[in-house]
Amino acid sequence: MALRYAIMTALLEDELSGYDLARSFDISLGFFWQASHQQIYRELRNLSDRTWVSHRAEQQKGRPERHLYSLTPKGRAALDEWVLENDRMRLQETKDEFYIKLYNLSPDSIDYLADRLAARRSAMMERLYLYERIRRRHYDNPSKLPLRRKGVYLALLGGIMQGKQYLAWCDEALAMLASAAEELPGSSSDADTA
Amino acid sequence: MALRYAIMTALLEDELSGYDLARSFDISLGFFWQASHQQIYRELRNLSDRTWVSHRAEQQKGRPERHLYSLTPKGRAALDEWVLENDRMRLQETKDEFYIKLYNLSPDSIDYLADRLAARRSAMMERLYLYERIRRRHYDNPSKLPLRRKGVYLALLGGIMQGKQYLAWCDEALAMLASAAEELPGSSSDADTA
DNA sequence: AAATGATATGCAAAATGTTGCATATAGAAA
DNA sequence: TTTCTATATGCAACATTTTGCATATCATTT
Repeated sequence: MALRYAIMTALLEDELSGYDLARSFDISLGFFWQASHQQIYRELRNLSDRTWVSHRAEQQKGRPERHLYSLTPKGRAALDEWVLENDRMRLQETKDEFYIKLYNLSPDSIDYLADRLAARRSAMMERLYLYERIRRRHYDNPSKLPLRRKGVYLALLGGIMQGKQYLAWCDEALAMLASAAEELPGSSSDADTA
Repeated sequence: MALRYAIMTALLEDELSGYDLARSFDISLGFFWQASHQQIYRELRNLSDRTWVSHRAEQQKGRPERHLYSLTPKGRAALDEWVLENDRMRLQETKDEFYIKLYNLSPDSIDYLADRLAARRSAMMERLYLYERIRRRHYDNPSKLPLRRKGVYLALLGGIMQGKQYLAWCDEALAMLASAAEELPGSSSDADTA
């Protein structure tokens, strides 16, 4: 269900195409909800059928038409209702295979896992840069924002805080993995004892 | 795919029933991977078909039989292989509807959202107590743990750090929502001006 | 005595999400 | 000139997850 409302939320202020929506899921919305373009196009058709969104075609030279979607009053009402609906409260459902792999830490896997963890660390770092940039540019003085933008800011803040915490965890984990690898019998990286 | 390996990981040290597995997903494993009992039973059948787990029935008076599952050498090998497999690196996929609802912050929704946020805060607090208890009891001196337990510890630490960060975010968000609600025209909670 | 909650397992349908493919053009880079 | 990237949309098959139901017993609570 939530994808449907995420799309409508993205349409609150702008008229967007499926492609635009996919982009916007890549950036701002995508921190809390991910969706592929296939899912988005399918859901847009669904929303059109319900008349919760309307669309108009925009001709373009050469390229396929752009279908621009916007929220109808009916869709807007459905969104407003959903916001106030019973909250299922799934507490921070972090579904990440990596933790399962960590449960399987062994001499065979330690180097691989440390490597993958380092990759995650730098990917998160990059994402954080993006979010901090957005924060500085658009949310510099949060207390002065209009109400709805305050909500968006809080979501962004959630992403930023979570990202920073993740970096801190990566650092602790990498340090622990490094020292554990050193203590391993037959560790081939004892170059300093030569 | 990951559920399959999560189950096998849970079976690494103990022989467990479907019910036990569902319990263990509720607690330790469930911080990073959630699964309902229906999913677990289905996956256990699947794993049996592949002969990656074996099972034996345990009679009980009155109650239905308990089917106890354990990892076969073949399953163990498949798990080991999976751990070293190409990592898809889905960076912390936080799928939480609540953030979408926050994007829809309005005078109509602010009280409801503040209430739901407070509920999340206390649920997370409770979960944190549980994890801190486990940490103190079983992972008091992480550097002395055997290698595999270090991995489990790191996952637990990830959960704890994430939980603490979430609490901090909740506090910031609640404060902001409270001050925004006060500034609302027609705020009926101006009891102090009577 | 009846209701609830924990133990213990499972089917079926619906909703959601992923993966692979397919089409088409413009502009930039190699 | 070919290849790559971005724009722009979509189908079909498959995998996964969720929701609702169903069964059965024991122990505790109302």
